Amino acid sequence: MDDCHITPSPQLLQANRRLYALREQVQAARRLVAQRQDDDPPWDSPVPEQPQASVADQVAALPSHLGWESQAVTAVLRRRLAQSGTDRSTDNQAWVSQLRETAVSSGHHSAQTTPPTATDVVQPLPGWVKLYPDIGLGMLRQELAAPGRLWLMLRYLDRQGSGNLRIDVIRETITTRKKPLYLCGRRQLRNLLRHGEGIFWTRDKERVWLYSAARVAFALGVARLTGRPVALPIAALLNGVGQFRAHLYTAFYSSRTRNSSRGSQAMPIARSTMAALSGVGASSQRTYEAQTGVKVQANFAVGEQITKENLENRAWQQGRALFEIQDYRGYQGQKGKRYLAWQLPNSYIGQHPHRPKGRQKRINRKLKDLVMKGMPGNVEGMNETRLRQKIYFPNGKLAAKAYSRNPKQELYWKRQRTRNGRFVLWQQLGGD
DNA sequence: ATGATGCGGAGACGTCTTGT
DNA sequence: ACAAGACGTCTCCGCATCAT
Repeated sequence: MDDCHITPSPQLLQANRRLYALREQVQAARRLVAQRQDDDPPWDSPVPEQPQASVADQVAALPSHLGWESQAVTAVLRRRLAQSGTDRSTDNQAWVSQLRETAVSSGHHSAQTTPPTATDVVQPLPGWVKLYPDIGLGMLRQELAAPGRLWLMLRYLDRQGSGNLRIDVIRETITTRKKPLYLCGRRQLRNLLRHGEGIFWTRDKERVWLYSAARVAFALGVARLTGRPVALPIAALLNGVGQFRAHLYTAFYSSRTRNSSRGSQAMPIARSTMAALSGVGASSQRTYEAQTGVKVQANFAVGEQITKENLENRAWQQGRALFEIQDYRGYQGQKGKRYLAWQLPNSYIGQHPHRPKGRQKRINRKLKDLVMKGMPGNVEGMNETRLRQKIYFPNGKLAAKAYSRNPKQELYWKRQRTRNGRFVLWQQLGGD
């Protein structure tokens, strides 16, 4: 413990400064690359060969401090400029981008030699693909998880965003058992390509043209992308459809999990609501949560002081499992009073890291257009999930604000954690 | 292209959980 | 003891995969 008194040598300080400078440079490079990956390219229709030099030109025009000198960015852009085939492709970006243009050889996937496991969820770049959780739930609802998995894999392979991929390259990459991105057999690939056509992509004999997030969302009956997008580990695509479904499902939890210095928290949501949103039944929900390490938090509501009337009232109104608690410590006011209490839905803390919202606003605008153009009958149904009212609030102030707007509505705000830390108590407001 | 096989999803049903 | 929601286990059925 005495180590903390040692003063670092000037050389060490110098080295440390250089390290920070380097780290800054790498982070800037990653931001640039990530920004490009986060963007959702407008692959709305079969796009013939996009003129790609313009992208390279744009980046070439960027100031050097954005990481132009960095190996990661340079590797990608050199490919783009097609000046040489001999780049060091140790980094994942480079070999993925190379994939599109050339047949895949086995020598350049060092970043992926050992496929990550489900516990690597927290790992950031490079082994992940961006997922809008509403699209994930849409895949589950429509029972299109299998072709959806292929769509995400193709988006991952197409990090440059041209939106079209050669089928022979795809086949080579994801149906070869020995390759790190093995996804399924050849026959299954044929089935999946057929199954997902018109929803996730369109194709001819040679190529697949990916649809945009907006178009896929529309095809899946998603009216609007909500919450934060998440980083889905590539391992989630590679360990079978079951694991993939688990990730699709729990990514929605991750999307609404709030991370702060005081830890992660999420508002309660009933399993029945999740079943309605995802089409996944309660028992499967639990399996998925266990598979992906979702933390489940029980919640209890504390209502008004017990009187004969309100006991009957509440039992009549809510038909919920009421029980009494005695407020020994005076949490609710005077010590020793008895209050009504009942169980609320659980909260679920997901593990997927958040990603920037990126083009989400634009995607939603496009989606709205598509919905308007689509069948009018669908519009109401599609908006239904969006209009669900907020009834859980992180603190009393926000709850009181909502309460003042609508005193009839039943609201809850977070009160405290029980002493054993396993449960959270919520204060009930309104709803009389 | 097709049949056999095994895994996983989903529903049914019974049990457990919560506080005092 | 309260009672709904959560949870655990079992079974059936459909889908994905593999061998031919």
